Amino acid sequence: MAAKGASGLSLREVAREMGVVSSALYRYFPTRDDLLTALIVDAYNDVGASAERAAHRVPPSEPRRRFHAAASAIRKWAKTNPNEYALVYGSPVPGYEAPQFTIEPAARVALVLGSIITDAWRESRAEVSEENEASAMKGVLETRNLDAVMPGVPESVRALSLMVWAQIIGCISFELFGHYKGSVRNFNRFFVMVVDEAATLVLPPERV
Amino acid sequence: MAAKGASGLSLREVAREMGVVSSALYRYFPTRDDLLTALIVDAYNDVGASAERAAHRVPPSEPRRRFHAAASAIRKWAKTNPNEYALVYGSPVPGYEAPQFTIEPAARVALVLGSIITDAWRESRAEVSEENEASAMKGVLETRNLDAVMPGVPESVRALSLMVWAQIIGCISFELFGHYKGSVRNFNRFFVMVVDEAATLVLPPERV
DNA sequence: TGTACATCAGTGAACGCGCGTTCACTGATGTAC
DNA sequence: TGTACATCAGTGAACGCGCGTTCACTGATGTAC
Repeated sequence: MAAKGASGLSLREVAREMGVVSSALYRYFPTRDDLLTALIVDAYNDVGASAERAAHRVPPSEPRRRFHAAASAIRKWAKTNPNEYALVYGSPVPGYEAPQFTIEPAARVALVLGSIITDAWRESRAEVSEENEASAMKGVLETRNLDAVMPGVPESVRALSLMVWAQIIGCISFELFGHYKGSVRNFNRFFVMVVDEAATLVLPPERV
Repeated sequence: MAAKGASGLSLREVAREMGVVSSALYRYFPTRDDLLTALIVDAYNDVGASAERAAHRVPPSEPRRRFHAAASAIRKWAKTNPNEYALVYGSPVPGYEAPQFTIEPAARVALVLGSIITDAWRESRAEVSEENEASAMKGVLETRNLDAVMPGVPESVRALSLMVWAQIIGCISFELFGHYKGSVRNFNRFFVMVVDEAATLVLPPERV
């Protein structure tokens, strides 16, 4: 399969990197867009799997460490595969509309962080005074979908989780795309700080 | 000048949108990359100016409202000019290296938020116990550059500001690029929430 | 006021290139008897 | 064990297209006398 090491988004370039003539790819993908879709799905599954492995290496009893592990894995993957990262988290490819079934693999990474948060809230004895806040958040999120993915998590925490997700990817993009040039010197430490702030926002308050 | 309404990043497409033949552009730009640079600088100045106007419409005595105004202006600009937004905040154009002098216009938008934060801290009587925390943050940021841009602001707040900057752009990108499809329903209210969290993180604690 | 000439914005044809896609093909591998 | 044929992965030439770039050109506008 045309999985590993495909960087450019041109069919001919992909073929070139595979050491194969361009028309050979038509045996596997009827069209360029299908190739693109395959690459995107592949990339999503790749980050997703990385994050999952990292998370599973830390016991659920330490949600903050888990959160850090997963986030770092995502960043590491991004830096190792900048092209696939740009493919899925950069600007959409002009003229290409991702088919419906890419949504599931796309959600996989986010779900890793979501699960860590959900598990942590389930374990915590933090009182969830959901009802009175639900009204303030009513209609902001796609509650039905999120019920399946982050069950039992307060609506406000779900919102913060979505925010934090954009924050983490935003930081990685800024680092990779050069927007932090001139302001951040040590990206490793900066990222740790960012993730720690994120964790504080979305994890239940520590029980001392 | 080739300013308004240029969406695609191909020289011929820009020419087409200007109702002009492609070779005509060579009177103004020696090369495609120079055109691109001009478009990028233009886009940066455009968002920057929008944010500045919005910020100046709110008195400095209300930093949180100012912050919201500026952030909303950025989002509004992004939604009105999705192509220029993608050009500057999406994946970098392959094979194109932005020249040094694009950094200044690029900083302009960020500087609007930075100024709001800086002004707020200057006005606030919040104790800045900078020295003891400076050690923890030492070497993380490009302190020399940030001294010029956010003078007198604690190093930790500067770090949070940079994080929050990526968070805001991250959220806008997620909205525009479709990554929030299926999780966020009301983007306006979601964005307000995000910006409010951001403001809370970077503005000095309210004096009651 | 009128002619002569320079300036300058834009035209249009042409170039070589990489792209996505097609199509007839080659040659190795697997199966049938 | 050996021949005959089907399957299948990949080749290579060709297509039409949009791209960035060049070059000689046209025709309107501005300046000089």
